[in-house]
Amino acid sequence: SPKTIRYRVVYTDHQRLELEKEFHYSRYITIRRKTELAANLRLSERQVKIWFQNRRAKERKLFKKKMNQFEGAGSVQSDSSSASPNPVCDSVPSSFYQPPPPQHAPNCMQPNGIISEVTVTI
DNA sequence: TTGTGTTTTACGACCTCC
DNA sequence: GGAGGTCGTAAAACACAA
Repeated sequence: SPKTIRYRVVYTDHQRLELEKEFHYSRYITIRRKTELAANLRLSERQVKIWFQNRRAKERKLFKKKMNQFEGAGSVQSDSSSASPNPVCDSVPSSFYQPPPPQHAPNCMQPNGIISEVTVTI
């Protein structure tokens, strides 16, 4: 009912922390982990999915910001030669931004890459 | 305070893959 | 077709200088 639905809720620090931990583990959550996390945090699976989408968008935004800073510094002809020759590469690990994974990754994948539940029917 | 810029949830439109 | 991806955006919540 629209009366009870607020435009958006503010997640608790605990919910944010757990979501961030999961994101740190893997930027793309599996269906299994999404289900577990949603139950643990008292969120809907949709909320968890949207949170990960927004979190990745934030990361991309930060990455673009860094790149713009780098290009801006690079375009200026060494008026500040004391700066690092490659400030972005110094501060941003190469794994900071990664392209999306193949879609519909197997749901049996754990964040650490271990396959936990594969029903092998031989 | 308050005006303003930024961040955080949430969604729609559109796309890709199976 | 459905699920989930990005992109753009709305609006609440927040931060913070003036």
